[in-house]
Amino acid sequence: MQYSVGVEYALHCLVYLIDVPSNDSIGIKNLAEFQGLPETFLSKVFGKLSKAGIVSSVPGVKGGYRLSKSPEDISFWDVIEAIEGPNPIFQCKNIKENGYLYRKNCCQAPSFCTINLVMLSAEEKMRDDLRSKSLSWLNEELDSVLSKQIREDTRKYFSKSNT
Amino acid sequence: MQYSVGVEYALHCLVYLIDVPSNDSIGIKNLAEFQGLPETFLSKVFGKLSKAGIVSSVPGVKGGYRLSKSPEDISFWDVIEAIEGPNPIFQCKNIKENGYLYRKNCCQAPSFCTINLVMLSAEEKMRDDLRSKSLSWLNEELDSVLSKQIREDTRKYFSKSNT
DNA sequence: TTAATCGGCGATTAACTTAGTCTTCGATTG
DNA sequence: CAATCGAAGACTAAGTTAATCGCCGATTAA
Repeated sequence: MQYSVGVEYALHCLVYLIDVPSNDSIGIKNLAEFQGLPETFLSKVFGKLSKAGIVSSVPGVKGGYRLSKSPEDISFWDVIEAIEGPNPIFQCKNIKENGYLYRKNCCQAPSFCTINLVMLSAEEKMRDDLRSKSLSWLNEELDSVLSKQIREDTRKYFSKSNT
Repeated sequence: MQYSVGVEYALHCLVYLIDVPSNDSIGIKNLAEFQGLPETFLSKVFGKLSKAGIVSSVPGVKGGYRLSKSPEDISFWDVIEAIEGPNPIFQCKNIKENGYLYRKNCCQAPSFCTINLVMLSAEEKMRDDLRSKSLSWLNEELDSVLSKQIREDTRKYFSKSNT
C-alpha cells in the first residue's frame, strides 16, 4: 500500500518549472536527464499533470512543459490527485452484503458502512494537510534548506540547456 | 494505491469479538461463514492480529480467537498497522541521488528530502485521527446506527454456534 | 487412544497493478 | 522537408494481492 513513484517524480519536476518564464518551457528530456529518471515514463506522468490543468504543453521542436497556473495555486494534493486519481485509500468492499444477516433478511443490512466512514474522514485529515502546502511554499522551503550553490546550479542547468 | 481488504476483514471481525467473555473464543470458521469471507485468508489475517497482540488464539478443538486487550485500547490504527505493516504510504525513492547534481558533486545533495517530510507529516494527521477511534467507540457507534434486531441476531449467532 | 477439529505456517497460484518500454502519430521549428 | 518535441496506445516484465492447498502440532470428545 503506497503512492506510486509518479507522484514523487512529478513533485520534484514541478519545482524546476516554477522559475520558468511563461513564454518558455522545459522539455521532458531535460527534466528526466537532470534527475536520472526514465524519460518515457516521465512523459506519461506529465500527460496526467497536463490533463489535470497543472501544466500546459508546448508541442514541436523546442517544446516542453510549463506551469499552467501560479505555484501558489498548486497544492501537494492537486498533484497527488492528478497522478493517483480520485479513489480513496480505503475502499469499502461492503462485505456486510455477503454475510449471514444479509442473506437471511436482505433489507435489514445498512447500505453504508461505519468503518468506511471512519476511514474516509481520517483520509480527509491527511488531504487537508496536503492541500495546505503549495508548490511555492515548497520552493521557499527548499531555499532555506538547500545550499545556494545547488539551487544556482539547478537554475543554470535548465536555463542553458533550453536556449 | 489502497489498503488491503485484510484491514476491512479484521475490523469487521474484531467487533464481533468484543462481547466474547474472556474464557471463551470464536473460531475463524464462524467468523468467516457469518460474513461470507474466505476462511483460509481470514486465518492469515488473524495470524497478523495475533502477532500484534490484538487477539490471542486458543488452539485445538473448540479453539478460536478472543481479544487480548480491552476494546478501548485497540484503535483503528493498531489494526491497520498490524495488517499493513509499519511502512508509510509515501515511500521516498530519493531520486535526488540519481540526479545530475549528485553525480556532479556527491556531498552536496541533502540526504533527507523535503517532499518526503511533507508526506510523512500529512500521513501523521491521518494516523492521529485513526488512533483516536477505538474498537469500543466503534461498537457504540454501531449500536446507535444498526437496528437492535441486527445486533441481537449477531450475538445470537456467535453464542449458539460456539457452545 | 484415536479421530475430528482447531490454529500456524509455508508453498503455490491466478488475477491484478505498476513501472517502464516501444512505436506510431501529429505539431513545430529551422 | 527533416529533425525534434509531446500525445497516446499497445505492450511487457516484475511485483503485489487475494486466495488456496497441504501439512503440522495442539486440543478435545468419544
